[in-house]
Amino acid sequence: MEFNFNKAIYLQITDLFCDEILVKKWNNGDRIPSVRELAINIEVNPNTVMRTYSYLQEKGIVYNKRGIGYFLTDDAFEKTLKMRKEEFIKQDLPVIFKTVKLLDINFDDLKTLYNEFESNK
Amino acid sequence: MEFNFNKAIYLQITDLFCDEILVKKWNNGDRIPSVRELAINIEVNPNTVMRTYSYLQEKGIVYNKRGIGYFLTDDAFEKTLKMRKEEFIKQDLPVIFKTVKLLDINFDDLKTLYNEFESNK
Amino acid sequence: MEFNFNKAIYLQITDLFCDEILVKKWNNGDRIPSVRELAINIEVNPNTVMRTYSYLQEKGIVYNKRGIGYFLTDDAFEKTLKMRKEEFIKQDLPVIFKTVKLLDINFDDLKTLYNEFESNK
Amino acid sequence: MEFNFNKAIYLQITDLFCDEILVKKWNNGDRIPSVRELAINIEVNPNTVMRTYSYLQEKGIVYNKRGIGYFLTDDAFEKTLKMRKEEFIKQDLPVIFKTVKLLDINFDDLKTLYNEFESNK
DNA sequence: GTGGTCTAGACCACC
DNA sequence: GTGGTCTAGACCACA
Repeated sequence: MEFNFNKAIYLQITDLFCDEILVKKWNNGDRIPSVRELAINIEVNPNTVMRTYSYLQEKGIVYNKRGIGYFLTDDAFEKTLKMRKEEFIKQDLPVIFKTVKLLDINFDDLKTLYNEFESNK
Repeated sequence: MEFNFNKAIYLQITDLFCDEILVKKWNNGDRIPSVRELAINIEVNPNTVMRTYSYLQEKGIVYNKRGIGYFLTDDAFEKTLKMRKEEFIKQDLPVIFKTVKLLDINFDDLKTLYNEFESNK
Repeated sequence: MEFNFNKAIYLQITDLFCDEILVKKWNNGDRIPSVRELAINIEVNPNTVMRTYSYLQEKGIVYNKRGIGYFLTDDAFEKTLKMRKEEFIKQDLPVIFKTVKLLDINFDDLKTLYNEFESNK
Repeated sequence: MEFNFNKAIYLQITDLFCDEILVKKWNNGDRIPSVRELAINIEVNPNTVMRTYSYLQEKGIVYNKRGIGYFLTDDAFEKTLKMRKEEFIKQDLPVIFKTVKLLDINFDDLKTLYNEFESNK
């Protein structure tokens, strides 16, 4: 049996960073922290941050200017939203729906619970 | 920053075992594997399985007969369902709803996705 | 025939600790000895003390702050008193009453003996 | 700290045997089991039973006829009752009363509980 | 430093 | 065989 379900750290950092984009902590075109700066802040190896930024660069969410730093692209927010939405729908939702069925929860109940959640916020 | 989100092993075993109850692998009143047996099967220390069984005993899902073994109670299924439902609603749903809002997903879209999920199964 | 009536050590520690609460050695809200500290003092394994504290936590008599220590809850005294009273009435009293009958002791005699006990103290 | 509260085995046997006298399993003058017989029955060393019988002999509750066996004396019941009563009053009652006070139980409550106990029997 | 968990291995009582 | 308890010692996260 396997008991280590940790995601790779660079992917965990990616998730956190994307969250920050979605809540507008960073906006399209913004300069974002340098690899070294972020690495110190969150106490990980700079190489790990590098992998995060490279990954986001592949996705067209960040780009870099040699010798200057990393920046969000002009459609970083939209791309992040799309990427995360796809991940959520393809990876998370099936698990959630499976659980909902296993627990014999009616979909209408979910609607009720969602409304409660909304009103508490 | 913290990157280790592993649940305690005995709680992971608890979760897996509850799943098995919910999918009727074990039924109310069944004798379940002995502490040692399960420990060998899933390659953990007997003490760890013991903690799982003790935890489930507190919850009224299993009981034991000294020198004989552990058994599911007569309402193990119902109690498991109730326990898991509460956990899901209190712990998982808020995170899910938060994500749904963050990703700007309309609740009605979820309904559509749920129906797709249902028909594929 | 069985001649070993020893209670589990962690339950004996529980009893002694509850006594200390009842005689106000520890008061509601007090920080109590750390797991290791108590383990060294009474010369048992830290795991054994851990079981005692976990047991008391289930009963709502203690709680803990991670990395800080264990504390009595705000109604620790009341809960301890209630718990011990129930145990005494359900477990000890029947044995006592049975003995009293076996020894043909009149209940009114007990009252006299109780008064003697009171005045000697 | 000391965690072994076991009474000496021969005294435990003494207690059990006295109980049997008080419930009239053995009556004054009866021949009681031989040392060897009782030792086999309750699975202890014959020497241990021997200590029990010697102890009871000192108390005038049993006597032996050389080559024949052990017998209850003619006032074994009365002596047993007296002995146990004294033990109960001097050893057990103070502990009981102390607990009763510690648990803040009113003596009148005891009377009520005793009546309940009586009616259930 | 604190608590929390886990392993390895032991001994016990019960069946 | 079963569960129940205990020890010794380890590693982790948190503060």
